[in-house]
Amino acid sequence: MTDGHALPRRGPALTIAQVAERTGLSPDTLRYYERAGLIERVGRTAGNQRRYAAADLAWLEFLLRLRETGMSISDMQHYARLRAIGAATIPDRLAMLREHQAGLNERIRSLRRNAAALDDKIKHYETLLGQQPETEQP
Amino acid sequence: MTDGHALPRRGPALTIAQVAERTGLSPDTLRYYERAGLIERVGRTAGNQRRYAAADLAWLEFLLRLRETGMSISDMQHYARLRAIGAATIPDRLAMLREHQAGLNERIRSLRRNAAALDDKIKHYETLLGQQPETEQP
DNA sequence: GCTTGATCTGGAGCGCGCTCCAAGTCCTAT
DNA sequence: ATAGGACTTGGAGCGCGCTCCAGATCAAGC
Repeated sequence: MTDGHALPRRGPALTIAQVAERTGLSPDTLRYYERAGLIERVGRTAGNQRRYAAADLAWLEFLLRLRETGMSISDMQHYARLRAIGAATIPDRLAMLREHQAGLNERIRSLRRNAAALDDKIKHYETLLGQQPETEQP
Repeated sequence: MTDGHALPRRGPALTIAQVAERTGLSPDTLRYYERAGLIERVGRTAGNQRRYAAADLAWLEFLLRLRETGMSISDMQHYARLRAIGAATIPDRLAMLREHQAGLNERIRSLRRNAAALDDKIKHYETLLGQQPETEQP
Protein backbone atom coordinates (compact mmCIF):
# COMPACT_ATOMS: atom_id res chain seq x y z
CA MET A 1 0.00 0.00 0.00
CA THR A 2 1.00 3.67 -0.28
CA ASP A 3 2.44 5.28 2.78
CA GLY A 4 -0.53 7.50 3.35
CA HIS A 5 1.03 9.99 5.69
CA ALA A 6 3.97 12.13 4.78
CA LEU A 7 6.64 13.48 7.04
CA PRO A 8 6.19 17.02 8.35
CA ARG A 9 6.08 19.41 5.41
CA ARG A 10 8.88 21.51 6.88
CA GLY A 11 10.03 22.71 10.28
CA PRO A 12 11.16 21.34 13.63
CA ALA A 13 9.68 17.79 13.53
CA LEU A 14 9.85 17.05 17.24
CA THR A 15 9.91 13.56 18.72
CA ILE A 16 7.19 12.52 21.13
CA ALA A 17 9.57 12.97 24.07
CA GLN A 18 10.35 16.51 23.01
CA VAL A 19 6.67 17.36 22.69
CA ALA A 20 6.04 15.78 26.07
CA GLU A 21 8.65 18.00 27.63
CA ARG A 22 7.30 21.14 25.95
CA THR A 23 3.65 20.52 26.78
CA GLY A 24 3.94 18.83 30.15
CA LEU A 25 1.92 15.89 28.84
CA SER A 26 3.42 12.41 29.06
CA PRO A 27 4.23 10.47 25.87
CA ASP A 28 1.49 8.05 26.91
CA THR A 29 -1.00 10.88 27.10
CA LEU A 30 0.05 12.20 23.72
CA ARG A 31 -0.52 8.79 22.17
CA TYR A 32 -3.80 8.51 24.05
CA TYR A 33 -4.96 11.86 22.68
CA GLU A 34 -4.13 10.72 19.19
CA ARG A 35 -5.98 7.41 19.60
CA ALA A 36 -8.91 9.33 21.03
CA GLY A 37 -9.06 11.49 17.94
CA LEU A 38 -8.11 14.72 19.69
CA ILE A 39 -5.11 15.04 17.42
CA GLU A 40 -5.17 14.19 13.76
CA ARG A 41 -2.69 11.55 12.82
CA VAL A 42 0.68 13.17 13.17
CA GLY A 43 3.56 12.82 10.69
CA ARG A 44 5.74 9.72 10.87
CA THR A 45 9.25 8.70 10.00
CA ALA A 46 9.84 5.89 7.53
CA GLY A 47 10.00 3.63 10.57
CA ASN A 48 6.60 4.76 11.88
CA GLN A 49 7.76 6.99 14.69
CA ARG A 50 5.88 10.23 15.36
CA ARG A 51 7.38 13.56 14.40
CA TYR A 52 5.39 16.58 15.50
CA ALA A 53 5.26 19.73 13.40
CA ALA A 54 4.80 23.25 14.72
CA ALA A 55 1.12 23.16 13.79
CA ASP A 56 0.65 20.05 15.93
CA LEU A 57 2.21 21.91 18.86
CA ALA A 58 -0.09 24.88 18.40
CA TRP A 59 -3.16 22.65 18.31
CA LEU A 60 -1.97 20.81 21.41
CA GLU A 61 -1.57 24.09 23.23
CA PHE A 62 -5.11 25.03 22.32
CA LEU A 63 -6.36 21.65 23.53
CA LEU A 64 -4.50 22.18 26.78
CA ARG A 65 -6.23 25.49 27.22
CA LEU A 66 -9.57 23.78 26.81
CA ARG A 67 -8.57 21.03 29.21
CA GLU A 68 -7.23 23.44 31.82
CA THR A 69 -10.48 25.32 31.72
CA GLY A 70 -12.39 22.13 32.41
CA MET A 71 -13.57 20.92 29.01
CA SER A 72 -14.16 17.16 28.95
CA ILE A 73 -12.36 14.83 26.56
CA SER A 74 -15.62 14.05 24.79
CA ASP A 75 -16.31 17.74 24.15
CA MET A 76 -12.79 18.16 22.88
CA GLN A 77 -13.37 15.17 20.60
CA HIS A 78 -16.45 16.89 19.27
CA TYR A 79 -14.49 20.07 18.65
CA ALA A 80 -11.68 18.14 16.96
CA ARG A 81 -14.14 16.39 14.66
CA LEU A 82 -15.59 19.74 13.62
CA ARG A 83 -12.12 21.10 12.99
CA ALA A 84 -11.23 18.09 10.87
CA ILE A 85 -14.21 18.78 8.62
CA GLY A 86 -12.92 22.23 7.79
CA ALA A 87 -13.80 25.90 7.71
CA ALA A 88 -17.49 25.18 7.16
CA THR A 89 -17.75 24.26 10.84
CA ILE A 90 -16.35 27.50 12.16
CA PRO A 91 -19.80 28.69 13.28
CA ASP A 92 -20.28 25.48 15.27
CA ARG A 93 -16.86 25.77 16.82
CA LEU A 94 -17.52 29.41 17.64
CA ALA A 95 -20.75 28.40 19.35
CA MET A 96 -18.92 25.76 21.37
CA LEU A 97 -16.24 28.23 22.41
CA ARG A 98 -18.81 30.83 23.42
CA GLU A 99 -20.67 28.33 25.52
CA HIS A 100 -17.48 27.08 27.10
CA GLN A 101 -16.39 30.63 27.79
CA ALA A 102 -19.71 31.40 29.46
CA GLY A 103 -19.38 28.37 31.72
CA LEU A 104 -15.81 29.31 32.46
CA ASN A 105 -16.74 32.85 33.48
CA GLU A 106 -19.43 31.51 35.76
CA ARG A 107 -16.89 29.11 37.19
CA ILE A 108 -14.47 31.92 37.88
CA ARG A 109 -17.17 33.98 39.61
CA SER A 110 -18.07 30.99 41.76
CA LEU A 111 -14.45 30.39 42.70
CA ARG A 112 -14.06 34.03 43.66
CA ARG A 113 -17.12 33.88 45.88
CA ASN A 114 -15.75 30.76 47.55
CA ALA A 115 -12.32 32.31 47.89
CA ALA A 116 -13.88 35.28 49.65
CA ALA A 117 -15.74 32.99 52.04
CA LEU A 118 -12.56 31.05 52.78
CA ASP A 119 -10.83 34.33 53.43
CA ASP A 120 -13.44 35.15 56.06
CA LYS A 121 -12.87 31.79 57.70
CA ILE A 122 -9.12 32.33 57.63
CA LYS A 123 -9.49 35.78 59.18
CA HIS A 124 -11.75 34.31 61.82
CA TYR A 125 -9.11 31.76 62.79
CA GLU A 126 -6.45 34.46 62.75
CA THR A 127 -8.32 36.63 65.21
CA LEU A 128 -9.03 33.54 67.32
CA LEU A 129 -5.29 33.02 67.52
CA GLY A 130 -4.53 36.72 67.90
CA GLN A 131 -2.09 36.31 65.08
CA GLN A 132 -0.80 38.68 62.43
CA PRO A 133 -1.92 37.56 58.99
CA GLU A 134 1.02 36.51 56.79
CA THR A 135 3.56 38.24 58.98
CA GLU A 136 5.84 36.90 61.64
CA GLN A 137 6.48 38.97 64.70
CA PRO A 138 10.09 40.11 65.19
CA MET B 1 -24.82 -1.70 75.25
CA THR B 2 -25.49 1.99 75.70
CA ASP B 3 -26.77 3.82 72.69
CA GLY B 4 -23.59 5.81 72.20
CA HIS B 5 -25.01 8.54 69.99
CA ALA B 6 -27.80 10.78 71.08
CA LEU B 7 -30.42 12.36 68.89
CA PRO B 8 -29.76 15.95 67.82
CA ARG B 9 -29.56 18.13 70.91
CA ARG B 10 -32.23 20.46 69.55
CA GLY B 11 -33.30 21.93 66.25
CA PRO B 12 -34.47 20.85 62.83
CA ALA B 13 -33.19 17.24 62.69
CA LEU B 14 -33.37 16.74 58.95
CA THR B 15 -33.61 13.39 57.23
CA ILE B 16 -30.94 12.38 54.75
CA ALA B 17 -33.29 13.15 51.86
CA GLN B 18 -33.88 16.65 53.15
CA VAL B 19 -30.17 17.27 53.53
CA ALA B 20 -29.62 15.89 50.04
CA GLU B 21 -32.09 18.37 48.66
CA ARG B 22 -30.57 21.30 50.54
CA THR B 23 -26.96 20.53 49.68
CA GLY B 24 -27.34 19.10 46.21
CA LEU B 25 -25.50 15.97 47.30
CA SER B 26 -27.17 12.59 46.84
CA PRO B 27 -28.08 10.49 49.88
CA ASP B 28 -25.48 7.98 48.69
CA THR B 29 -22.83 10.69 48.68
CA LEU B 30 -23.83 11.84 52.14
CA ARG B 31 -23.43 8.29 53.46
CA TYR B 32 -20.16 7.96 51.57
CA TYR B 33 -18.83 11.15 53.16
CA GLU B 34 -19.73 9.83 56.58
CA ARG B 35 -18.06 6.47 55.93
CA ALA B 36 -15.03 8.32 54.63
CA GLY B 37 -14.78 10.26 57.86
CA LEU B 38 -15.56 13.64 56.35
CA ILE B 39 -18.55 13.97 58.62
CA GLU B 40 -18.55 12.90 62.22
CA ARG B 41 -21.15 10.32 62.96
CA VAL B 42 -24.42 12.12 62.73
CA GLY B 43 -27.35 11.77 65.18
CA ARG B 44 -29.65 8.78 64.78
CA THR B 45 -33.22 7.89 65.56
CA ALA B 46 -33.96 4.93 67.81
CA GLY B 47 -34.24 2.92 64.61
CA ASN B 48 -30.75 3.95 63.40
CA GLN B 49 -31.80 6.44 60.75
CA ARG B 50 -29.75 9.62 60.35
CA ARG B 51 -31.08 12.94 61.54
CA TYR B 52 -28.94 15.92 60.66
CA ALA B 53 -28.66 18.91 62.97
CA ALA B 54 -28.00 22.49 61.89
CA ALA B 55 -24.33 22.14 62.81
CA ASP B 56 -24.03 19.17 60.45
CA LEU B 57 -25.48 21.30 57.68
CA ALA B 58 -23.02 24.10 58.33
CA TRP B 59 -20.09 21.72 58.27
CA LEU B 60 -21.35 20.16 55.06
CA GLU B 61 -21.58 23.56 53.47
CA PHE B 62 -18.01 24.25 54.44
CA LEU B 63 -16.93 20.90 53.00
CA LEU B 64 -18.73 21.76 49.79
CA ARG B 65 -16.84 24.99 49.58
CA LEU B 66 -13.59 23.08 49.86
CA ARG B 67 -14.74 20.57 47.28
CA GLU B 68 -15.92 23.21 44.85
CA THR B 69 -12.57 24.90 45.07
CA GLY B 70 -10.86 21.67 44.17
CA MET B 71 -9.75 20.17 47.47
CA SER B 72 -9.36 16.40 47.27
CA ILE B 73 -11.28 14.00 49.49
CA SER B 74 -8.07 12.93 51.20
CA ASP B 75 -7.19 16.51 52.10
CA MET B 76 -10.70 17.03 53.41
CA GLN B 77 -10.28 13.86 55.46
CA HIS B 78 -7.12 15.33 56.91
CA TYR B 79 -8.91 18.56 57.75
CA ALA B 80 -11.82 16.68 59.29
CA ARG B 81 -9.46 14.63 61.47
CA LEU B 82 -7.83 17.82 62.74
CA ARG B 83 -11.23 19.32 63.46
CA ALA B 84 -12.29 16.22 65.38
CA ILE B 85 -9.29 16.59 67.67
CA GLY B 86 -10.39 20.04 68.76
CA ALA B 87 -9.32 23.65 69.07
CA ALA B 88 -5.69 22.70 69.55
CA THR B 89 -5.47 22.01 65.84
CA ILE B 90 -6.68 25.42 64.73
CA PRO B 91 -3.17 26.48 63.70
CA ASP B 92 -2.85 23.41 61.50
CA ARG B 93 -6.26 23.99 59.99
CA LEU B 94 -5.40 27.63 59.41
CA ALA B 95 -2.22 26.57 57.63
CA MET B 96 -4.19 24.17 55.44
CA LEU B 97 -6.71 26.85 54.56
CA ARG B 98 -4.01 29.38 53.74
CA GLU B 99 -2.27 26.95 51.47
CA HIS B 100 -5.52 25.98 49.82
CA GLN B 101 -6.41 29.62 49.36
CA ALA B 102 -3.05 30.32 47.76
CA GLY B 103 -3.54 27.48 45.29
CA LEU B 104 -7.05 28.66 44.62
CA ASN B 105 -5.93 32.19 43.85
CA GLU B 106 -3.29 30.88 41.49
CA ARG B 107 -5.97 28.72 39.89
CA ILE B 108 -8.24 31.70 39.38
CA ARG B 109 -5.44 33.72 37.82
CA SER B 110 -4.68 30.85 35.45
CA LEU B 111 -8.32 30.52 34.48
CA ARG B 112 -8.51 34.24 33.78
CA ARG B 113 -5.46 34.07 31.53
CA ASN B 114 -7.00 31.16 29.66
CA ALA B 115 -10.34 32.90 29.43
CA ALA B 116 -8.63 35.90 27.88
CA ALA B 117 -6.88 33.69 25.33
CA LEU B 118 -10.17 31.98 24.47
CA ASP B 119 -11.71 35.39 24.06
CA ASP B 120 -9.09 36.24 21.48
CA LYS B 121 -9.84 33.05 19.61
CA ILE B 122 -13.55 33.78 19.72
CA LYS B 123 -13.00 37.29 18.43
CA HIS B 124 -10.83 35.90 15.67
CA TYR B 125 -13.61 33.57 14.55
CA GLU B 126 -16.12 36.39 14.79
CA THR B 127 -14.14 38.62 12.49
CA LEU B 128 -13.61 35.67 10.15
CA LEU B 129 -17.36 35.37 9.94
CA GLY B 130 -17.95 39.11 9.88
CA GLN B 131 -20.49 38.57 12.59
CA GLN B 132 -21.68 40.82 15.42
CA PRO B 133 -20.63 39.40 18.76
CA GLU B 134 -23.57 38.35 20.92
CA THR B 135 -26.10 40.22 18.80
CA GLU B 136 -28.47 39.03 16.14
CA GLN B 137 -29.10 41.22 13.15
CA PRO B 138 -32.70 42.47 12.80
C1' DG C 1 -51.95 -3.72 62.12
C1' DC C 2 -50.63 -3.06 57.58
C1' DT C 3 -48.85 -0.95 53.72
C1' DT C 4 -45.73 1.83 51.38
C1' DG C 5 -41.97 4.42 50.77
C1' DA C 6 -37.66 5.93 53.02
C1' DT C 7 -33.53 4.42 54.94
C1' DC C 8 -30.00 1.11 56.47
C1' DT C 9 -25.43 -1.69 55.47
C1' DG C 10 -21.54 -3.69 52.96
C1' DG C 11 -19.81 -4.23 48.86
C1' DA C 12 -19.60 -4.12 43.82
C1' DG C 13 -19.43 -1.21 39.72
C1' DC C 14 -18.63 2.86 36.91
C1' DG C 15 -16.87 6.85 34.03
C1' DC C 16 -13.10 9.67 33.52
C1' DG C 17 -8.52 10.57 32.29
C1' DC C 18 -4.90 8.86 32.18
C1' DT C 19 -0.82 5.32 33.18
C1' DC C 20 1.56 1.16 32.78
C1' DC C 21 2.96 -3.07 30.53
C1' DA C 22 4.92 -6.53 27.24
C1' DA C 23 6.88 -7.64 23.26
C1' DG C 24 8.64 -5.97 19.44
C1' DT C 25 10.89 -2.31 16.16
C1' DC C 26 13.65 1.81 15.28
C1' DC C 27 17.39 5.15 15.61
C1' DT C 28 21.81 6.92 16.87
C1' DA C 29 26.40 6.65 18.34
C1' DT C 30 30.51 4.23 18.29
C1' DA D 1 27.70 -3.93 12.78
C1' DT D 2 26.10 -3.62 17.09
C1' DA D 3 24.53 -1.93 21.46
C1' DG D 4 21.29 0.48 23.99
C1' DG D 5 17.95 3.67 24.53
C1' DA D 6 13.68 5.62 22.37
C1' DC D 7 9.63 4.42 20.25
C1' DT D 8 5.59 1.36 18.60
C1' DT D 9 1.04 -1.17 19.49
C1' DG D 10 -3.05 -3.10 21.88
C1' DG D 11 -4.79 -3.80 25.93
C1' DA D 12 -4.98 -4.04 30.97
C1' DG D 13 -5.00 -1.42 35.24
C1' DC D 14 -5.61 2.48 38.34
C1' DG D 15 -7.15 6.34 41.48
C1' DC D 16 -10.75 9.32 42.19
C1' DG D 17 -15.29 10.36 43.47
C1' DC D 18 -19.00 8.84 43.48
C1' DT D 19 -23.25 5.59 42.24
C1' DC D 20 -25.84 1.54 42.36
C1' DC D 21 -27.48 -2.75 44.30
C1' DA D 22 -29.62 -6.35 47.34
C1' DG D 23 -31.69 -7.51 51.12
C1' DA D 24 -33.18 -5.98 55.35
C1' DT D 25 -35.27 -2.54 58.68
C1' DC D 26 -37.81 1.66 59.84
C1' DA D 27 -41.42 5.39 59.84
C1' DA D 28 -45.78 7.31 58.91
C1' DG D 29 -50.50 7.29 57.24
C1' DC D 30 -54.75 4.81 56.96
